[in-house]
Amino acid sequence: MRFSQSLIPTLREAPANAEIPSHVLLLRAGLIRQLGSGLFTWLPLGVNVLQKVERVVREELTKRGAYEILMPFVQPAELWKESERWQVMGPELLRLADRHDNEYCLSPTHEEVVTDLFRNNVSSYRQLPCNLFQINTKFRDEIRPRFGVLRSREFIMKDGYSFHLDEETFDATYQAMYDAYAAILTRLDLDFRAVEADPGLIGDGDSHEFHVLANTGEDALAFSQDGDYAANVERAEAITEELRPDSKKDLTKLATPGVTSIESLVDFLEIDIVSTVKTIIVEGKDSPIALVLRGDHELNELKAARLPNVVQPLRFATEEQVLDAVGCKLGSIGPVGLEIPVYVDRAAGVLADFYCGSNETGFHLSGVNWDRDVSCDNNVDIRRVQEGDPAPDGSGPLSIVRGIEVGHIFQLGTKYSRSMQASVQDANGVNVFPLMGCYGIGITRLAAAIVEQRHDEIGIDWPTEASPATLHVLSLNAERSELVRTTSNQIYSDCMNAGIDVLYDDRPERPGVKFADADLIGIPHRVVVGERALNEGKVEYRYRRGETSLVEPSDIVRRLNA
RNA sequence: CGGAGUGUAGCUCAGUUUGGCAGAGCGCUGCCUUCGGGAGGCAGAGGCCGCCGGUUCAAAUCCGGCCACUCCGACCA
Repeated sequence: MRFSQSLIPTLREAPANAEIPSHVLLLRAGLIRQLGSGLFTWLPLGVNVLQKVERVVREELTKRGAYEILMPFVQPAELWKESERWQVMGPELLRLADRHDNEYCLSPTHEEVVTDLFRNNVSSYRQLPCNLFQINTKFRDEIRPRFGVLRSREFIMKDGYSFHLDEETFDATYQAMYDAYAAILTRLDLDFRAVEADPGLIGDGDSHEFHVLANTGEDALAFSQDGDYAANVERAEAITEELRPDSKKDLTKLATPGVTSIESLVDFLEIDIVSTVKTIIVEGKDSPIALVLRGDHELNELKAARLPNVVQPLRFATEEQVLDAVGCKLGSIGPVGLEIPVYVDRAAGVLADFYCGSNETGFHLSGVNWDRDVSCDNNVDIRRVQEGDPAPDGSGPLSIVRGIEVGHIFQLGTKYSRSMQASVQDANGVNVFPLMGCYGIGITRLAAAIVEQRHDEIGIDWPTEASPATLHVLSLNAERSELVRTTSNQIYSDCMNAGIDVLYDDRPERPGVKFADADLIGIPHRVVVGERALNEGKVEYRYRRGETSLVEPSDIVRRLNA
């Protein structure tokens, strides 16, 4: 690729509307341009990266028995109505009509279409298991696109779907896909974690997410430093090892004028926050429902939403609903005397002599004890785990890091095969609904996640397998030197003939400009062709930011292939 | 959708408070000098000041409406 003839519009300054490193650097290094909110054009260098990432993904999947297909991006509404997702999904599903007024959607994912394909073409258990994938554009009308290509509306994803007659073959494929994802991220030289995940609304079985670790990640991951436990904090179980001590104090009502938060209660009474509980009222199917947490803990909304009779998705009660159900304002709620269902988090349930709201505005209670003063029958896990909490499998304290979710694998069970009547005949001639698995990995998101994890103050640091090129050749002042010109042209054509990807900076720019752009773009191998070294018959070779060495021009290809 | 902010040259941004010739730096074109880490000089090109309407002798600037983009929140295979 000749720099001068390609379209590589590098920028000296960061565009004003880019905030995070991957967005800034992909723009500055000339890999992408933004068209609109959540919509991006990929320029030549960017397309190279996508193709490299796709190649790694394809190789790891096909060697594990998955076959590539390509399904339509625009899909008829009928299929989505069959699975009922037309009704269930909100405005993130972009719907449109054609000239005949028929309804369609832009596909965010392809379960319906692949299941339809399967039922129309597979009818015997002899054809199972079947594992298909595609790499295709997706569209999700995100409420708020952000973080550049990390959360865009239109994006490229590899999505795969497998069909199975029994658990055994399903488990084997699930494990193979798990291994494929780990292999992909390993080849891309990324620091990543596979974690237990919440399957969301898609399925109900096992689910794992693959996260690239980065400070800008949207997800928090909990993992034990010593053991194998790793989970999304949304999913991580919070266990409590302490036992409840005996009560020592009497229940006492305290006047606490103006105290409406745990922080102000702690300050006002000069007490330990760990001796307090907070009570949160959420909407329930029959009546509001109270959730009790230790003062320093945070509610895990996914856990709370799974409690019986809690509405899904979780909604906090309004001030009016609280006044109606409890009889006080938001800052004075407590579990004692409530006539609505009360769920107590495990950690709150082991407290004795604690402080809480009195359900009377302006007053709190001290010396409160479970069983004696208020029932603690519904002891549940509803809090977010914190740094230092014990891992639920006993493997030591948890650390919490941030990650970018690049892959997600699910067990779909028979949800789609059943709702779309995609049955096959088993060996006994009985029609059965196959088990399905679903495996996604974001191509464009992965490209951004790489930059997010691998950059420094001067630019990107591409892993070899995702780099827009293997080698960056800079010819310095070629217009003044016949020798520089012919040598760099020779290196370029030698590499092309040897199948090595080269970005050849043949522009008539000053050396400083070329060096700065090379640092920014971040291709791992660099060869500088200039008069200085050519006087000794050599060119300068450097691996990323390592030491420079002088090598024979004719030796470049051999070195890169070594 | 709620809250905050920004829209002026390809990019970064002044100018808007107090209405009066459309600006700077970088980038781009040409010439000269320089020539291994974003050079210097000279001469240029480049604008629907987001859009529509209003006020005014006069609007980038004031008023009304709309749109786009960014950030915070709710949402998220």
